[in-house]
Amino acid sequence: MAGPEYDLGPAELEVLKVLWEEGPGPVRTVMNALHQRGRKVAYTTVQTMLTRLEQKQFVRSDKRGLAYVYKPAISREKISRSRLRTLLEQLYDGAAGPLVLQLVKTERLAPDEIAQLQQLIDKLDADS
Amino acid sequence: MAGPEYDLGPAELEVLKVLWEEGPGPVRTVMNALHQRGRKVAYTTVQTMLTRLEQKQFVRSDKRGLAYVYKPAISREKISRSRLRTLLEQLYDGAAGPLVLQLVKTERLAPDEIAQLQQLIDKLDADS
DNA sequence: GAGTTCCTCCGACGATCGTAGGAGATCGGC
DNA sequence: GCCGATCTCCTACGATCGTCGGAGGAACTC
Repeated sequence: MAGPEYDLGPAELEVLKVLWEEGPGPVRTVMNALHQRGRKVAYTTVQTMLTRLEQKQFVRSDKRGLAYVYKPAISREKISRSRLRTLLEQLYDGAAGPLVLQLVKTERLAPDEIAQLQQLIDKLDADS
Repeated sequence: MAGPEYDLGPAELEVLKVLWEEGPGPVRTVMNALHQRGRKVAYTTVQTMLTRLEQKQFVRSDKRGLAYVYKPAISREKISRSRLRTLLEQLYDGAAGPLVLQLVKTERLAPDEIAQLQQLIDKLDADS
């Protein structure tokens, strides 16, 4: 296989995102954050998610007083890269080119992003 | 929600890919193609996949003599776009820019892809 | 016309995922 | 010292997914 297998469902990912974005916290805090994002889940549901994420080594916990505090044990980048690679393999035969083209065609990029992109391309041109 | 929900598992996608790439065919043909790709699955497994894909309206079938012939009922592009969008939403806050930059930075693009990309950018520049 | 082969149809099972309730410990307030 | 809030732990359940076996029918083969 090509690299590890970061496998998690949408709901688990949502929980992980909370930890990335709001920082470490106990179950209740995570639950509140999820509620604020419109995901109305029960306390124990969040707890189950976190437990499972810990089993999969995506988060770590340590007891702080009464409750456990959970913190991410994997970076958003790692997950992103893995997911992107999967998408690339599964649907674009691993070729990034068509994907990039499609993205640039269908998604609106900000002017500064375009500029950055232009720079990158110039550099690629220069190298070849 | 933003668009329909093309939800299918990895194995289902694999089956769909066979249909896209090898064209329509009956269960056995699809199975053989899968075997050739290293996925050793039983006949009835493939059949189940195809049945489920049909329930989800991703393939259509019609009886031709003894057996049913299955053909894709959704384009690879539609699935690609949907998956890409999901990835974008879930991990890049819906912003294509960073993703494009990451791709161009980390993946090697072919010269003609770079050229195409350059053209696209020129056009974007012109429009703004 | 009996055997072999191929097909469909139906049921099933284990794993994973999203969801949650209840039991039981513990703490903080009064 | 009891009460309610809060926490953990365990269990569970329905849906989906990947996997497949067996029953039963049609067809070819001799």
